[in-house]
Amino acid sequence: MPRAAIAAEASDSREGIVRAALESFAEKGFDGSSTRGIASRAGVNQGLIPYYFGSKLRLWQAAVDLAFVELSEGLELEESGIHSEREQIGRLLRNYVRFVARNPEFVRLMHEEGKRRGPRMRWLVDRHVKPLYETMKNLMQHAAGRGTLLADIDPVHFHYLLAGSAGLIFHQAEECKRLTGVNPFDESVVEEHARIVEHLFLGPPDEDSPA
Amino acid sequence: MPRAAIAAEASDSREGIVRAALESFAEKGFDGSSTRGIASRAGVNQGLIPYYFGSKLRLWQAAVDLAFVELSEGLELEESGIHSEREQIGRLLRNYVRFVARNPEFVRLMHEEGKRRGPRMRWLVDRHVKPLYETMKNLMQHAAGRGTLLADIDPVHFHYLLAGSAGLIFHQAEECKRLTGVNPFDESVVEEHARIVEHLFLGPPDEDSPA
DNA sequence: GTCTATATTATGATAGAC
DNA sequence: GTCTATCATAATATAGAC
Repeated sequence: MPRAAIAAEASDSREGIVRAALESFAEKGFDGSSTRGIASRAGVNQGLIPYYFGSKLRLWQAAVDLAFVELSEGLELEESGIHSEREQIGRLLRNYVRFVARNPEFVRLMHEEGKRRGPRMRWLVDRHVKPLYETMKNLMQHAAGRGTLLADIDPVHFHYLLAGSAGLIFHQAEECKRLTGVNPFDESVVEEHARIVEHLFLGPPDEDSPA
Repeated sequence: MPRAAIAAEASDSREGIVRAALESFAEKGFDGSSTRGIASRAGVNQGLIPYYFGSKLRLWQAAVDLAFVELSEGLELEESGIHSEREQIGRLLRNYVRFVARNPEFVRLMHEEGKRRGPRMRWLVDRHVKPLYETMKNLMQHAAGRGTLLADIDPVHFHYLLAGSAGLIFHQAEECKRLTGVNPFDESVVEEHARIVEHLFLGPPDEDSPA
């Protein structure tokens, strides 16, 4: 077997573990996840996890890194000066809702770890959330003074209002199904949620803007 | 020692355990909490937990029951026909924000268990969340046709929008402190958050209404 | 690189003294 | 009613064969 193929297989195992870990940590939390369960989900042996990652904590870090790679890929915005600023920010909000609908594990990871002090929360905030928050703040400043509601909200409040209102229905998707019979991942529900979130923060869309 | 005193002490131990459990489950989740840790937080022996509750699961149920008692006490609304409907609903929204700010463990429990299928989620939804949801739906219907944004939102979306936007900043309070330096439990922050949530869902307050 | 086997620790529940 | 002691299990991490 050529070396490239060996490397590829090794890489497959490692990446499979990280992906399985991301799913498991999001679903069952850090404490609720076992390295045995993750290994079995990835179709490999439990001993491979300490071999590749050294510890459960470092596996968790690798999983979070993957989640944020997915975020930056998923939020990729089309460059376009042809729309109004209102419409551009509206698109960003709608795209964020769509992203969390497609990637509920992202929201679940964030909520899981943001709620308590500890090394995981500190690592997550310093490495990933702070840059995200700064980007969002800049966007708000840039949009300020336009009279949109957005401009009137302090960034701290806005950050958590947006994260909460956009994400909770997908975070609690299983509960939502049992409580209301509605599957929040249905495309029509996602689009309606995106529309409402946009409307909530920005008011009604421009009348002359393309749908 | 008179029997009443004995009963009172017994009751104290039991209630102390439930309260410690509520804190621990909210903070560290079901899997992250150990009965030893809960017992030690309550100042009693670990063996008392199976004695009183039979199992960790039934202790968790008792803790959730306590959280919902606190909710119904905390949301107690002053009866008043002297305010407009807009102002009454506004007060309800503000009071809900204040409640979750004072009782972040309530939000943490709900988010913790609403995210995955399983016996705890089913029990929580059927016993506690469904009645709450129905009450909220009735309130919305009653308020419909007034031209407020509230009236235009489907109850499913509204439920999770409100829960998310009102609660996440307190759910993630520790993260918020590290991320922004702001303590969301500061009274001025709570009041500002309440104001924004009200404004978001109901628009600006009546001009002739008392503050 | 991947597996099996195991050391160590922590957990939930139980038994029994007081 | 509360405690101490313990059992049985499951978890992470390690050692070593292949």
